[in-house]
Amino acid sequence: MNKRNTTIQDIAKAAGVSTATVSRALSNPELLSQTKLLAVKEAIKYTGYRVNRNARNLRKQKAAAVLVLVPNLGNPFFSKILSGINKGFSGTDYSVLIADSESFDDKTQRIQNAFQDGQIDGLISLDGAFSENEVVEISYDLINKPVVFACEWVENTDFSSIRSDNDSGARLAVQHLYNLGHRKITHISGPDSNILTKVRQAGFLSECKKLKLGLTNENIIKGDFSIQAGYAAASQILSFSEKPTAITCASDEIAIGVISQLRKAGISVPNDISVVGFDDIEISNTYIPTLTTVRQDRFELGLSAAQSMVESLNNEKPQLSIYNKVIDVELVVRESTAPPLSTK
Amino acid sequence: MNKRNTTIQDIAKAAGVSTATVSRALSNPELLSQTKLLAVKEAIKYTGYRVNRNARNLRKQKAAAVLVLVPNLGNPFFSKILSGINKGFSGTDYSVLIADSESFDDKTQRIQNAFQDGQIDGLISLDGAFSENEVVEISYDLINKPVVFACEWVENTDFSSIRSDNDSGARLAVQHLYNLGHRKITHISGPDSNILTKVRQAGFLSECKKLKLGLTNENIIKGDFSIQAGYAAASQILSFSEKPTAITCASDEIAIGVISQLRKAGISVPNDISVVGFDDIEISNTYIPTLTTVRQDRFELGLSAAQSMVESLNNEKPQLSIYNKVIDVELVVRESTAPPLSTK
DNA sequence: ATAAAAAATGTAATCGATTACATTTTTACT
DNA sequence: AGTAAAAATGTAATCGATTACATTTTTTAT
Repeated sequence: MNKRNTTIQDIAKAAGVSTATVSRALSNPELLSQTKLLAVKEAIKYTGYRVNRNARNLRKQKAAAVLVLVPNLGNPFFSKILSGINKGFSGTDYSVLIADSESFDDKTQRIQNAFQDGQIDGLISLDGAFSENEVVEISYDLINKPVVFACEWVENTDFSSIRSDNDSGARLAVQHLYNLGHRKITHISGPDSNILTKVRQAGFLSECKKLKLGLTNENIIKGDFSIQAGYAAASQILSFSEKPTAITCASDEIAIGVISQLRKAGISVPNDISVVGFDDIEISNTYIPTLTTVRQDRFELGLSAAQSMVESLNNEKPQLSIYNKVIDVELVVRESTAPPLSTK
Repeated sequence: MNKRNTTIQDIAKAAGVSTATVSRALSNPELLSQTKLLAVKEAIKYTGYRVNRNARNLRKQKAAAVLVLVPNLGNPFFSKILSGINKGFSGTDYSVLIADSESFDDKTQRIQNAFQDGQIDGLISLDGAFSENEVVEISYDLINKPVVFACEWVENTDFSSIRSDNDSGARLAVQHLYNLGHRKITHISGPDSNILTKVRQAGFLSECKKLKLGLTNENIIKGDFSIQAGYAAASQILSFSEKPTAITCASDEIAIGVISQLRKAGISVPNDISVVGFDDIEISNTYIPTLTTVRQDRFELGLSAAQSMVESLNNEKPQLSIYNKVIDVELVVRESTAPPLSTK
């Protein structure tokens, strides 16, 4: 079992050509005559030869791998995006390396190291939580290295990014509730620092203003994207003297938490209060009640990011161009929204 | 930006030693005198040198990476396992490569290629769906290469595996229902070919027998692990002349599908029928009703698999030893189970 | 038929680290 | 002090592919 690997030398000998010719057969077959090409191909088929990635990468000074940085791998939200990314790289020569932001004290360092070690050629980040300092740091080192942000992104930077149309999403939710007759709407938001939070919140506020819904500081409740945040927000809402008739949430998880908690307090969704989520995760279509939500196409998000990365990688020239793509979202109306009580 | 990389040569020159000494400082520092070691360390710190992975791997004939094969990346069930695996490799020199079984026509080929290309040193498979032929194929090629199955596994083979105690899980569910007073219980099963299906089903049947519950061919309904399978199974159950008073499911997703569908038919869970899931996925604790289920610790499953892999990898000797670990499961009692109507 | 241009092929250096083997330095012991 | 053993260090081959440059072969044009 420990016999030497088949190398390009062996193929050269077997096919009666030089190693250069074998190498060319591998990467630039159009440079060869039919005869030699065939001879090499036969030898390769016969021996079952495969190129040694490490040797090739060493010589070519590349890694043939990209790093995908996930804010929290344990969160199922990201798996569909990962699936899309994987799809985008299948059929290419690139490997997909996955790292979990949570498992590093210093993710910037981690990224830089991976590049410097020659472990990766590019970075796809699903994590937009980089401080200004960190961005400066990676920007400096990663100049001319392809970087794509997917789903989340970093404000005021010029990295490529693929994102959903979060602003529209937030507005669609408000419009839907407005059309049902709701006038008092609360938004449950994500963590302050998160870019998605900001954009969705801004969209919410802006749409409310446009529709001339009076805004108070009870219109927005801060949380994070978790089910627990939904619990907490619901408890808070229960304490309001004048309760909203509808709630839009920055995530489906929040929405589920809210509904579950409201129900415990004897408040029915959608009869007493309507709830709209965001994301359209798997469960939304089966939750009781099924969830009205803003669907973002996570698979497509990942796929696009991967494709744009592959394109950058295949580009010879240093790509100073920034690729931005905004993917449409869609309001999916289900059971968790209904006209407010007063209009019934 | 295109200046030459810092190499071991540069460090050697800067520290006034040979390249061999630098290399030793990196991998066998105990071989060096304090003086030289310090000199090298200084030079490394000063230059910010990092070893080139490709060069090292080429020379050492290894990849410093493992492949994780996931049956379906889009399925959130696996993300927690992935998270555990990642954790297990953090702090090591190994990279984690992820592949989605679904995206290959021939996953066996894919695995073999990855090994032959020198892309990976080991395989962690969350996918147990390998035919006998396939197993023979990979066994032959992967002899002396560490392989660990996590969560799923392949019957009658001697690969290492980390798995949950699925048999106990299935029994716990039945016992719980029995203790509540249920005597007519139906099991909704996964795909026939799946090993988890088989084991959980066997556990179910065996426990029913033990408790002297009469078994008919209506006791088991085949499906897959999906919510949709739950829908279908529920519809089938609705058509039974004599309905069960309780249902155990091979997954939480099935359970959720069942509950949702039963509810549509006006049957309440747990008032009319009790339902037990399997897995304890995120949503189970928030679903309405919250789900009684068998918890398997997916993070731990991944973590253990990674740790056992790291150990194998660090072992100089060819590891003929097979490592098997069974992780305890736990019954989590929530709202979806209650005594049957007749006893109330 | 012949020179020039184009195409095909070969030779050998190279990518950057590791390590077998050789050599030098230090330590231990009589 | 002298010598053997142990420790530290150095030299140079090696891992396996790519590619600049050199050389040979074929094609094209006159």
